[in-house]
Amino acid sequence: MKTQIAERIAQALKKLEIHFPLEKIEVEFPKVKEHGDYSTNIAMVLAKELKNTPRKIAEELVAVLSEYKDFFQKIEIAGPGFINFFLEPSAYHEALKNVWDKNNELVLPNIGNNKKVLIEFLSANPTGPMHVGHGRNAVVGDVLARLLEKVGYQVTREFYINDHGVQIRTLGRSGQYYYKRLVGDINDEQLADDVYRGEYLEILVKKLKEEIKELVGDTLLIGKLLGEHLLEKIKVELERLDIRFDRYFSESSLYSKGKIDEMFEALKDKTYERDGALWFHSTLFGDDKDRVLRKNDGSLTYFSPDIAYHLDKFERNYDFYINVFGADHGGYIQRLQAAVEALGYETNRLEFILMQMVNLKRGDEKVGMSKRSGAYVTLGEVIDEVGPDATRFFFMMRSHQTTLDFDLELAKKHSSENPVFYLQYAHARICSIFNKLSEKGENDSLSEANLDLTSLDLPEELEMIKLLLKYPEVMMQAAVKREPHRIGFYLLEIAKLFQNYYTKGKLNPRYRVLEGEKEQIQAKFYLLTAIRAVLRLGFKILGVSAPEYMEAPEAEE
RNA sequence: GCGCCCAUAGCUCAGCUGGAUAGAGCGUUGGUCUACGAAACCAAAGGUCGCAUGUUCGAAUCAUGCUGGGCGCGCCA
Repeated sequence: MKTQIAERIAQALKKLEIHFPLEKIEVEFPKVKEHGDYSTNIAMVLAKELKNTPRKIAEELVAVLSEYKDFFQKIEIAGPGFINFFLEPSAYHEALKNVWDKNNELVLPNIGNNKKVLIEFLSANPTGPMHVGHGRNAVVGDVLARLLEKVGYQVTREFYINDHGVQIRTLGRSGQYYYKRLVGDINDEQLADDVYRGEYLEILVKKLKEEIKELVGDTLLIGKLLGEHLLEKIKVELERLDIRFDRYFSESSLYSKGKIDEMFEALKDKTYERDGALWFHSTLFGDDKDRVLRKNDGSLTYFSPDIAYHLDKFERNYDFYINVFGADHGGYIQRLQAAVEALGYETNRLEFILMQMVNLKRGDEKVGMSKRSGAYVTLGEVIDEVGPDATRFFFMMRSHQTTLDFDLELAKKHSSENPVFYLQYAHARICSIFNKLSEKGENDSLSEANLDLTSLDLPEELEMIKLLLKYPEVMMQAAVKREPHRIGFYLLEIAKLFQNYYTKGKLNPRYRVLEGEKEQIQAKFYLLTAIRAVLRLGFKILGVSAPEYMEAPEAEE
């Protein structure tokens, strides 16, 4: 719709012999209804160049634009020189008919052009269960991936497994400790300091008792064994949230495939030795200080394999890369970028999304530590309590750059306070209407062949159409800015308009979908179908289910 | 001390590349069911957009400084 208006403005400018590129014409949605359906600031932009007052320019433009009589209902000049457009309902009706593609799916803008994106997210250490912070990372990463796919990118989801190095040894020692305790070789006083603690380990060790028995003494192998099992548990939890990775990239494979050596070779000129350690001269590439790659005891820092991993990523030649990191890894961005640059790749192909923290709450009460597991409440426990839909939605409803309060109480509520419920309820209501419609046997006669939408003339109906037509722009903005939370807000707006419209039907039959002339019912059905489709599209991207029916609660007295 | 993020209504937050009277939800107060699901809806009250300076036709939005909060600053991972 915006582009249609912009094109008409461009044509008008041409007639006035003013040269101005179409792409630069800004058409926007005014905040206030009185300012029209759309507006443009073009007259103000041109004022300086043409050495004329904005209002004069606007007047000339409007004179030409007024010729599009069947498109614009009214054009006004307002304020310092805004041109406000009021569109004919028929313009909206036409636009509404054109939201579908050949497969009867909503048309989506293709901004990706099949470009290849690698999105790395979550990458949780396989040393224990995931907590809520991981949950946010997983969901935002997944939604971003889904969204980018929808707007035409070729997306690969990747999980980097830290299965090599100190934490795996620590895990192994922890396993050995719990094993010995299990078979009675050790008592509580001999508890080692640097082991992972937790009920989950105790249970896992008990389960793997026989395998561990074979490995006693070799903590590395025990660690690997436990790590594999813990990774499987992570995958099971992710499956509950409908999250799957295309590839689990093993850190140890970097060693076995020689990537580490390759990395050292590639950085040869950018490193130096000092105090028996090997340093990466990262300050040459914008980092605060140089970083150690190989410690003076000969072992590698965590950073080294990470560089090798990114070398591997870039060798696989994607158009760009997105890393979704937790806020606690913020300090890592600069040095990783320095490394990428030192390896000779363009740093602007590597983007970072920094997730802020999650505070778990129950009403007004903060949920901190859980006594049982000695760890933060796990992601699994959250899913158990509020279900996968609410879990996903709540992680998504804030911009990733602000801290998130996750209220478990709210997430469970079946009322409009709970946004997930509110959205799903709106969807279920539409489905319910459609069921009634097919009971009446009218469904079959609704064809698009001679569809007449002119009866959709209520202000509420036009409002819904206007908002509906914004969905491509919402998706585009969310994708471009990497801010998928916008989708949820948009869906809530639509649901609200629909609920309002629906309720008006209680008193006024004109608002009832199932009443009126056949053409009217048909037109209303068509509109609701489009609304439902937008809701479903949004649900799909957010990974929330679209229930057609929701169980009524017990009647309360 | 340095770096990243945040600060908007009583609470939780939106606010698109700077635009015309700053928006939702919850909470508060009042109202709406013989009718497509009241699990819903409507209305009202409620704001020096943390503070200051600057950029310009125009700033919640951009820049700089300050204040307050979160995270990070290892030859840890």
